[in-house]
Amino acid sequence: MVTKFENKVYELCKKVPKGKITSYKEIGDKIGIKGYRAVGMALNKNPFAPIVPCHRVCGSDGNLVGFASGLKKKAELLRKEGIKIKNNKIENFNSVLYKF
DNA sequence: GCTTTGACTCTCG
DNA sequence: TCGAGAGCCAAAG
Repeated sequence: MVTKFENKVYELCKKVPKGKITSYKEIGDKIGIKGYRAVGMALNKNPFAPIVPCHRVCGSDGNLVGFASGLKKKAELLRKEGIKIKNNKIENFNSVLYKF
């Protein structure tokens, strides 16, 4: 069972195009909540593992925060998408950041 | 049903 | 610039 809150998070995640990323802050702000932690929780469950690109969601400063499979894996995936990662952080964060 | 915890972010010293 | 504290939200115990 997926709550409406989680569904919103997943829908927004799917909106992020390939080669772009978003932040928990953007999602939370779009949904209309200030508890960005809840957003991370929804992604941590991620019942739609391959469908929802949860690895395209990073911190507000473009730094890689928490990932169920490990930050290293996350960095690899992002690098594959064409996003530059430097020391667990997005290099051109401002350029790849997708705003809703 | 209240308390604890967590993939967060902001502010202050 | 860095570390600590506070605020917010939802799920799990």
